[in-house]
Amino acid sequence: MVRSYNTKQRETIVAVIKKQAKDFSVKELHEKLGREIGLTTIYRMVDELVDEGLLIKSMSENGVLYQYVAPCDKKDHFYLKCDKCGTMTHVDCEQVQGLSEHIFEEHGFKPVDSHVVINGICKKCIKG
Amino acid sequence: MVRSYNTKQRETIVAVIKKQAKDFSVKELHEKLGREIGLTTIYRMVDELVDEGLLIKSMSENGVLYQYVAPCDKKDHFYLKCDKCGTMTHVDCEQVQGLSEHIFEEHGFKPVDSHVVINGICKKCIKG
DNA sequence: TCGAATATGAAAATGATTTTCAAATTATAG
DNA sequence: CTATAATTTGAAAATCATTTTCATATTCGA
Repeated sequence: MVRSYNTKQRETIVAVIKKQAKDFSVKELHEKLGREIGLTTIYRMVDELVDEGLLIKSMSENGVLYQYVAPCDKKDHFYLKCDKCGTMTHVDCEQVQGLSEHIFEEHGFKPVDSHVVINGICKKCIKG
Repeated sequence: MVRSYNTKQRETIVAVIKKQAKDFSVKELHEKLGREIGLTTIYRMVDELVDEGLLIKSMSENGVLYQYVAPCDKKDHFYLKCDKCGTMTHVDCEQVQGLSEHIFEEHGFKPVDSHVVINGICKKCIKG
């Protein structure tokens, strides 16, 4: 379950996703890599990277998408994910920050992984 | 796209989902109905019911699931959905209620449909 | 009651993901 | 440095949920 050594494939993939601002599908990643790396490997790799916390996986009408998230030491992570353009922005604001704790304290419900993704339509996409 | 008349199949399905407390997959619904109604029809029906707001569709590691939600006149709908047992509870609380508006006012982000589902683990499942 | 429009459902098609397994790669012991 | 064992890769096949197709059945309105 845990990788014992690094490979060229893994390094290539990690390098690429770190430069990727928006979310992407396995197919898109495969194509961006020029189909040099086997599809099966890519499927395995994104799973691995989700486990490691480098990628967030989201499943919606748009299919299964992955989004790179830079490591961060905040306790709670709230993301606003645009269903239209796929960008995900990290929210850092008091009102939102306290929510996870509030939900746990008052409602006895533990939001998963302290990762909460709220879907909707972002500023840019609302305008045009 | 919009149904012109009711059918026995639709009535049966609607009656069943209204009694269903937890979320369910298409396959489960099909089986619960004794496989009397064609799978294709069930797929079409749940889509219809999602459009009408009677069902909420969620896509996660647990697959694609549907959850009946009773009509409600509140403006914002926040749900806490347990990834383990599948129950979804409607949250009615000040701190949470204001969130959708806050996100829109302050962050310019419009949560989808005013339906926000927060995934996690519920009270019961935390205990055991 | 008849006919047009609509809904249903079986079967086939699709497409994403997983599984299988042999070949290639890598770390490490000797 | 080389051999060996463990691990990773990837092509091909298998799987499985969902969609499409199309012929049949149902329903509404005239």
